[in-house]
Amino acid sequence: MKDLTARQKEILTFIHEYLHDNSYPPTVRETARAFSISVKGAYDHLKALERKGYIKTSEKRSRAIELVTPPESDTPVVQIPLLGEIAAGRPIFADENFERTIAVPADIIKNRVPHFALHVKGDSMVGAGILSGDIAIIEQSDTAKNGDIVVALLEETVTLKRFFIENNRYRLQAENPRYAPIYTQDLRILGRLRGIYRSY
Amino acid sequence: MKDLTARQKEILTFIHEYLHDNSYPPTVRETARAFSISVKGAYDHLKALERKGYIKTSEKRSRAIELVTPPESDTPVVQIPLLGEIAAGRPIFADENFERTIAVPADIIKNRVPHFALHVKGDSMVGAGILSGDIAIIEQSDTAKNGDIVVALLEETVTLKRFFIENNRYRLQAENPRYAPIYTQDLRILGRLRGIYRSY
DNA sequence: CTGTATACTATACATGAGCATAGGAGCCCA
DNA sequence: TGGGCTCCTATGCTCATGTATAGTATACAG
Repeated sequence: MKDLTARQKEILTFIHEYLHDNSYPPTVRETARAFSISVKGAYDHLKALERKGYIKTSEKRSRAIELVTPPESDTPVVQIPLLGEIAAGRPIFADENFERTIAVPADIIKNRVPHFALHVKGDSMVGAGILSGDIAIIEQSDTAKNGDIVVALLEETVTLKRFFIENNRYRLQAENPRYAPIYTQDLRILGRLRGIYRSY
Repeated sequence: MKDLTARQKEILTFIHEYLHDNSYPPTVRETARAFSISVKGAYDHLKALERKGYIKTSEKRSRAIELVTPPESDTPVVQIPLLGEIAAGRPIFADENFERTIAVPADIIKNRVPHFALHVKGDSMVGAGILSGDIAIIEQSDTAKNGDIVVALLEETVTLKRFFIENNRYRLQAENPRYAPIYTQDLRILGRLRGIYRSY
């Protein structure tokens, strides 16, 4: 593939960002507006990108930009299912929760142990550096050690908390002073936190 | 999510197939043509799909269909170099800092923009949910916007801080009350924070 | 010096495309 | 029986959008 000029790289980057944000490509005019240039200016850039093999366009169709992505090399990663925000009362592994799969580095996944990922919602674990919107990578397990951060099911609700066994009860401890610990005798552990992933 | 009628499922399937073939979504008219129905017929179907939460559309924009549950596909990954703990005074990109490569989801990597990863050391960014030992994924860049978290080089030291431009100086702000902001006129930005990865 | 590529502006035009109004027919539920 | 959904037609408005023509300015290779 031919080299791009600095400006052409900017345009290509814009298309990537736009696609990332909207999941459909920009129009010629939106591209022009993004760079404060004329419509024809943007149009010519798109044609240049097509000529150089970085994108494909279709005639007379709006937003008809396809990225020509270079082939990816094989990488040591594992795909695990990303379950959405867990609604209370719904079985966590139900199909309806399934969002997509995400790739995580293979080395954090213990062999042959199923893992899954969850969107974190709420600020109850900020003290442990876990923010709302983070993706938590969970090792499926029905046991945990004292102090582990676990995904626990209690009374129809799924939460991410630090787990402690006390004399005759369990304690689920948030990492945020605004949340009181939860004491219960009846809880099911769904998995242990193995990783956190956040995107800015 | 509400149940779809048989016809609505057909329409949704068509959108999936179209996206798979073209990598951009169909127009209302293309959808209508595919089913040999009127434009309004297709339009109403799309609105029904949106009402039931299966797609998202934007007003007055062509092809502005976003799938709420994207088609099941493995997320592609890219390998980026993981540089070790950065020792003061050492050039950050020197070979000796190179540890290994790590895989990160491709969608957070802007195309053709080089990225690298760093081990975070210290607790100066705990307020932003960034802990010691985390891996920071950085987009290489020598500029940043106000409020971005950046990797900056100042006087032989490399730090991760929130970046602000003030009248005649830069402010590097930790996210931890125990650290005072750093003011300087002389600093080099090495990159912008794009992701955080943590392993337990 | 000239041809070729880049990077634009300004204007224009046909048609693509979203969206609306005004219907009709069939279905299920209460 | 009637109201509310689904699924559809036909027609039309308005603005969005791809594409074209014509021109300016700059840089670079031969």
